[in-house]
Amino acid sequence: MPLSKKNKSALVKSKVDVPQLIERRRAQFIDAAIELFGQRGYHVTTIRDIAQAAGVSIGLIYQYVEDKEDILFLALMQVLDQYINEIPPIVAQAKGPVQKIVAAVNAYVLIIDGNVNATVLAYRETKSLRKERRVLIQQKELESNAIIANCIQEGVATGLLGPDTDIEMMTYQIVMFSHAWALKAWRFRSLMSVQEYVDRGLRLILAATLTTKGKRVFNAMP
Amino acid sequence: MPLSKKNKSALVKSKVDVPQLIERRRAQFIDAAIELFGQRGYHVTTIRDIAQAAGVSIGLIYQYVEDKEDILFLALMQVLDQYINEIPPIVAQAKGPVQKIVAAVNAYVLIIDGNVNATVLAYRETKSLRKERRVLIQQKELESNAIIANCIQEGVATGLLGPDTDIEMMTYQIVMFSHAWALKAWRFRSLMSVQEYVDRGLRLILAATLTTKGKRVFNAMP
Amino acid sequence: MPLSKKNKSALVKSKVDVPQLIERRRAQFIDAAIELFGQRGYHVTTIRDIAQAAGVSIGLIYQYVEDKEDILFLALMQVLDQYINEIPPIVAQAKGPVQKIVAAVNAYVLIIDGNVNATVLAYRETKSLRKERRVLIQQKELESNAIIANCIQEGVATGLLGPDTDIEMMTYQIVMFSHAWALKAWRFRSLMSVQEYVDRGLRLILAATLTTKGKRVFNAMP
Amino acid sequence: MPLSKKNKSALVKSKVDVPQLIERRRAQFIDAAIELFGQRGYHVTTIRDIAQAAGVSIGLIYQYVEDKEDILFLALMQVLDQYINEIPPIVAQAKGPVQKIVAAVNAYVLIIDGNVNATVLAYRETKSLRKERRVLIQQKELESNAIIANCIQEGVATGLLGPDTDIEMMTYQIVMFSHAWALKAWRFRSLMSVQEYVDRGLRLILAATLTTKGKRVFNAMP
DNA sequence: GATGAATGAGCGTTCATTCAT
DNA sequence: GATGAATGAACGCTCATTCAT
Repeated sequence: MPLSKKNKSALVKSKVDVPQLIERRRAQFIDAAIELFGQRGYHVTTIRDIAQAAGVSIGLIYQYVEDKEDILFLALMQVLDQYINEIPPIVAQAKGPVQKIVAAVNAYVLIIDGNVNATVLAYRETKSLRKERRVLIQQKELESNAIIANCIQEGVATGLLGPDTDIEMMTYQIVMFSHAWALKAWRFRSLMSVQEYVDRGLRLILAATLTTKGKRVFNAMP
Repeated sequence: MPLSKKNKSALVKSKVDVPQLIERRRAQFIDAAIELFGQRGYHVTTIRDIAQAAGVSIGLIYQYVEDKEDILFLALMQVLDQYINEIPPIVAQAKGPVQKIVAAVNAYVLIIDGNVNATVLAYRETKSLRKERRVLIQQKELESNAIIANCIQEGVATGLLGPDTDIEMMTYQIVMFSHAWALKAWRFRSLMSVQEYVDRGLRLILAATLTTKGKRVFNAMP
Repeated sequence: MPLSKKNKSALVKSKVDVPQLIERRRAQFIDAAIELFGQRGYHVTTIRDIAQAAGVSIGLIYQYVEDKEDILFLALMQVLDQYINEIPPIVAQAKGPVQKIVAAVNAYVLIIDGNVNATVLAYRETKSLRKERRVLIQQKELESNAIIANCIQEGVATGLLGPDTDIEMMTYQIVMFSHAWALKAWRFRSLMSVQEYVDRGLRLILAATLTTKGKRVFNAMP
Repeated sequence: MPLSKKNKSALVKSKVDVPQLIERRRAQFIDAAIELFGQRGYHVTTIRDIAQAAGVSIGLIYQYVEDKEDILFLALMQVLDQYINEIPPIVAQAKGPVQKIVAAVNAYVLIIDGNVNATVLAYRETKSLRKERRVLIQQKELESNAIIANCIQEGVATGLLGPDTDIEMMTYQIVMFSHAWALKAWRFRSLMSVQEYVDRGLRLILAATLTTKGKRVFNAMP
């Protein structure tokens, strides 16, 4: 069962009660925080930096958040939420399982491409959260992994992917491949375009599992 | 051309000139630093922590290093050096290209398994280095990637891997797979053993590229 | 053109913007700093000492100043400002040129007598400022020298001082004489009173330059 | 009674007993210390700096000196000794009292001109000595003042200087004038040569006290 | 609700001094 | 006698957090 927005917010205490206000104000400085944390890192970014970048006062931040770690938590949650919110609708539009996988990976890598720093941030700073919250982040990651896993499962079910496909490993293969566009941006960005990255990656990953029928579908794609 | 040890050390200034002493003392506190940085993170670890864990005085550290960033740099270099030093001899013992790939991945993941924190550290804190040094770390990573790439190339050359194998992507597939054992330890550790991880991963990755001949060799392995 | 107060303050950055607050807070700890620097010296005085003496926190000081050198600069500026602010009005009250010189020296030495440590401080620590600021201090000194030089010039113009009076040297003679009351306090304080010091000094210095007419005026003074 | 060399040295304890060695070694690093203290200041100069500049080890310094303040004390003593040692022989060569004063001031300012930093050092850092030693430095200063005072006294005795000459004040006038060449070097150096400084200064100072007979002698000088 | 001035624990770093070799 | 590696107290400074306005 996915965490509802209410639950997420509830984990971070606010001195202000009006939900709309909480929503609006937090959005203001969490966006700034993601940007700054992504660029410079969590520990190097000061509350002053965030307040300034967000155009609010330091005091205001502390009315909507208890401490700096809260900001990191909200920032990471927001980054992961983006995946969960943006990939499914795109997958839903694709017709068959193979097309869904391709669409999902395309969407995943494209979102990451637009948020390289934020993606790297998740790798850098999840450990800076206290355990309880780190686990929540990991659950969110599992949620977004499930999107991919479901596509694969459907592929197996429809005989487009081999019946002995290792879904767990396959999923992580795809997830790591997507994240790698951010984690190894220093390498890939100079070697190829995002589109080429996705194409070459998909061809490699799917080659391991596509059935003859699946291959026919894959090769027929534009 | 790989960086010689001389070059590496030369990048970090020392107030003491005796090379053996530099070697010994740095080893003392860099080991402690890797441990602590790995567990708690770079910024959260204090020089006092490192000095205490290494059983030396704060002042001593500053005789062998100019600032805290030097410690991080030496720590990361040492972590990456381990891969470059330990994998090749193991690869060399394997007979054929497929066996070499299998041996390399086995070794890689096993080393990572023994240094999960240190591996994660490389992902977390490389960005905390100044650019010049970040580039050196990245070069070191390319060096260790080359070990894998060479095995794959040999496989292609001997017809065990398909002639159209995307070596660059394949290499990163393997590298990310290996790193994932550390990066996603929170997930995999509870699902399977290292050995199972390597086996399932290799099967998946190699399935995409092994020729019929290659598959025969792979399946014949113990 | 003398440095306006605005310019002076602008040279030292503050994290707080309200001018009155800057004025008030800086006054608080600069006064303490002058006292402590004067007694113990700049390098021996710690920020903690200053904070404690001023009854503020360490952090507060750093909201109004960028570093310790800023404090020294503001302290020295304030010391020199006192001369420039307090001598002219006293000079203005005196009727003739000779009376003005006498009044100026009296005022100068009296101010110094009330701030022996601060005066010595200017000699001890101006070199601790970076060049750009050292020059500003020296300009301020030239400003206060000009007060004396103007009196002498007027004396020459009105024929009370000899027409071949070496104004530059004469001015420094008077300046050094005044400063000496602080610099050689260890000697003079045990030999004579401030008043006697001024009287004997003036008699000596003016003897070299007073015309017959000038001497008459000087001797007629109370 | 002047302090004998023995007494001076005796004030600073040495772990080495051989007097010649003490003499030689101390000379080595005290010279370096005067240079460095003069350029950068006492507190900013480290023992390491001194050892390096003197070409000796840190340990060696601590065999001939108990602490850093000892070095400052020896340095200041050596600076003041130079005046006391070098002025008298030059004064002795001059024929009459006026000539002696002129010779003394010439010598004094010239020595100072060659040691501007060291002279300023005496003003900056005497306060950094503990009281007992500060007093010794002041006594040394009185000794060198006496050289000047004696010349003046002789001038008064021979009727070349007025019978009511304020010898004490006159002496300090000359001393401060000489020191000013160092203390106000930033001003005077750009305005005139040492020789012009001495000439204009002497004319001014002596004008206050020279009798008609004295003036004749003074004007007859080359 | 919003502000930002004020706090002070705690960090990285220095350097006078010691002492085993 | 000479060396310089080792020590650690103490410094300047930062920044998360509070709270009076």
